[in-house]
Amino acid sequence: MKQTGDLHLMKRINKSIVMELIRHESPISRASIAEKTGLTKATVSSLVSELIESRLVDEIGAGESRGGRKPMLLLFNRTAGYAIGVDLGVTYITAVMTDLNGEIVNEVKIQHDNPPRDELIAELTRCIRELAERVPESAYGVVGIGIGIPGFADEEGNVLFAPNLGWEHVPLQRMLEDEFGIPVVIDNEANAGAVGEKEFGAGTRWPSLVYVSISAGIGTGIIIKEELYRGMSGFSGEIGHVSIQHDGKPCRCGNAGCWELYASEKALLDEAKEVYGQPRMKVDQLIRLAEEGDAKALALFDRLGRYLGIGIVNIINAFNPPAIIIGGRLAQAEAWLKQPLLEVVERRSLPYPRAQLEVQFSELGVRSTVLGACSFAISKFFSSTKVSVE
Amino acid sequence: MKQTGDLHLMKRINKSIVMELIRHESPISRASIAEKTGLTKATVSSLVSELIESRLVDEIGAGESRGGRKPMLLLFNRTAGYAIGVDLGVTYITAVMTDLNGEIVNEVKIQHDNPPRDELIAELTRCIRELAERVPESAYGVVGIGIGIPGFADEEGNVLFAPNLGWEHVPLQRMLEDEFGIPVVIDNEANAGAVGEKEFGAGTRWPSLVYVSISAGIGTGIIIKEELYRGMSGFSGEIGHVSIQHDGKPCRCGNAGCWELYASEKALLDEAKEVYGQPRMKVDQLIRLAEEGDAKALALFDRLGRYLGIGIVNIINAFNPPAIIIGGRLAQAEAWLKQPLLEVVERRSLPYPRAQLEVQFSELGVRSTVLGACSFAISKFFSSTKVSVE
DNA sequence: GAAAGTTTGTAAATTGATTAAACAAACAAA
DNA sequence: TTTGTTTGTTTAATCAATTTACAAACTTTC
Repeated sequence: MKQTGDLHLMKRINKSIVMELIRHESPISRASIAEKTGLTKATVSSLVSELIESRLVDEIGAGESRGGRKPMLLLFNRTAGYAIGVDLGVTYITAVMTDLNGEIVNEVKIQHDNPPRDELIAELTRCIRELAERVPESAYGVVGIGIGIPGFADEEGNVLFAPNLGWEHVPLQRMLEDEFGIPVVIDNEANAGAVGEKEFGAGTRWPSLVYVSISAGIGTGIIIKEELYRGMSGFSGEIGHVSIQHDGKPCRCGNAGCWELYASEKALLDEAKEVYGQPRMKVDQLIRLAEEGDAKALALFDRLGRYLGIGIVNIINAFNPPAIIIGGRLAQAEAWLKQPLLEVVERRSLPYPRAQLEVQFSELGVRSTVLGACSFAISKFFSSTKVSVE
Repeated sequence: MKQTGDLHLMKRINKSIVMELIRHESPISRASIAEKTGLTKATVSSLVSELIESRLVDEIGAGESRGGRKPMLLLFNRTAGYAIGVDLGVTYITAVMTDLNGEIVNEVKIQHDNPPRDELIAELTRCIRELAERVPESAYGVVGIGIGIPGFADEEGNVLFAPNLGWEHVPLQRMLEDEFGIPVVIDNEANAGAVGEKEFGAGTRWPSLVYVSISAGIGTGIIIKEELYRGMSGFSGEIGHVSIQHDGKPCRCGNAGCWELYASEKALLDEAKEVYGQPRMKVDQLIRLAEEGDAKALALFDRLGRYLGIGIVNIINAFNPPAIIIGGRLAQAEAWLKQPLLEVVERRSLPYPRAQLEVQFSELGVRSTVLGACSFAISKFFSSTKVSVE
């Protein structure tokens, strides 16, 4: 049944509102909080003193007077605790520790060759432990762990299906919570990337956005009104498998003409093999060639940009998001992709949705997933107090 | 700023929870409400007596004892007020009056030939007035008016753009509220249809669904977690203009190979013109031919069903909804469309999203939009008390 | 530089909706 | 007839917010 209203809930609501305001607009005075929230000064005073007592907020001295008594400024204590975020890739593990504002304080990276499940989990655990052992002295220590995985997870943090790891039904959240004794959140890498860009990167300006991650395949994370959209049972959309050519190349997914057959790293490298007649080219190599002005490479990126544009037009027409953020490994080819991509978007998308739309490339680069994972952990930490009412 | 918590909010939350429970599970006793909500019996008693006073709830006598005192059963008073819903079509207006449960008590239909704006609004006003004048004696009378329009509206009920009516920037909500003095809600016809099927039709079982309306073109309404998804600035998705063939037929929207070029009434009739060599065939005529076993007609519907399937696979892969409801005028050809459609879905969609998905045809037929419009009005009436907390 | 007016933040009294506890009424089962 | 259960109300206690009042600190104005 729904949450009912009582005094306890009321206080949680207000405390959460005050906390959010201090987190995002500090330094700020009690009077200013009262004005912005509509709460009385007395209530704000009382809630703030509890937040100070719980070490999440500090007083940092007086600010400028506006014609009366000087305000006492409050600051969010971003070092009251730390979060660990992990990008669990198919060939690598990246793990970072951030403060409660998402500022990185430590980082661990390893390569792996996709060993058996338990070995990989052991590697993962080692990475996390290494960071956890170096956590700075603080009120709450490590407040939680977030993991971005190349696959699907359900709400209980079970990895349902991660084809490129060869995993199916792995209760990763439970395993890690047993190991470390702190809250763990598991989600898809594109979802994590979307949250990363939304919180700390190119997407902070919009309440809703679609993040498109272009690496080996195409992944997407959709944020609607500040909240990650998850499809039924934890599977969010797989826009990479939307067909842009219904009678096109068959895809292993069962469909034909899937977008990611035309606009992914794999598509690019397959094309490159044809064009250059060399078997194993890499993206870095193509970027270097493009930098040198190599016509073939430039043509390849131009073509890729156009195909990206075609799928992005579909996203625009279907979702009408205020912003689209392009990330993933191929986002580093922004210089050559952006122009053809925008040209296709300009020409083909519906005028009304397009009017206020912005297409941006990732600001966090390879770190969007890890930082999103940290954000999961931080959000969970604050969600104990966070409640929303509309 | 966000809503803050105070005693008034607390009461609104609880009253709304109790009201919702009585609306959807009546007859129900106070004790049972207390048990299901977690509120104390005292609180429930107090709230219920206020609801009874406001005429929204009635006591209807004692129920069966479960080994003690007999419970007094409470009933939602669905005739405490009435809602008016309108389907404003390009060639017709359908308006209905329902009780607060969405049961139709009166209906008005007229045809029109798309006259100038002010004349059509006058027609619309006449339809509404005709219903409003016949409202049964009740506590609240007409509680609101909902309108489904063939175009886009913003949150303030301005019709931003309705190409087939030739309207742009019409403040319809304000005009009607000035005229009738009660709350008015304006939204897209597909959004209304989605809500109609969700509340009263084929979609009651799911918290989220995608409604696909196939008439002249293709419209869609997306409901996520009991809530209608609207894109930025009131434009929701136009999935009809997702391309299924990036190098296909050019569409007037600027894109190429749009789904609705292959899978709409217009597409069907264009094909029919080719096949039969007759210029102006109608859908009803084709359905009659199909009923008679006409091979050409059967082939046309089969082809249409497959193209519908292709777009629906895209919806499944992109949104992963638990249910897809197919409505609009062509939904009446379910008998011939369903088979080829499901066959394509079965063959082409990703196994994971598909696993628990259901594809259903409309239960309300031509009435999904009007009933959805009524639901808008009813929801607005109850939203004065309705608050959700998570 | 004194008076007047502002702004900040705290303190005390009041309000009001919920909970907890007690209870009366109505009923079934032993 | 007794016992125990269920329903719904009454009463007192609780507690977080509001209202009101006020002290402290500061700027502006004359």
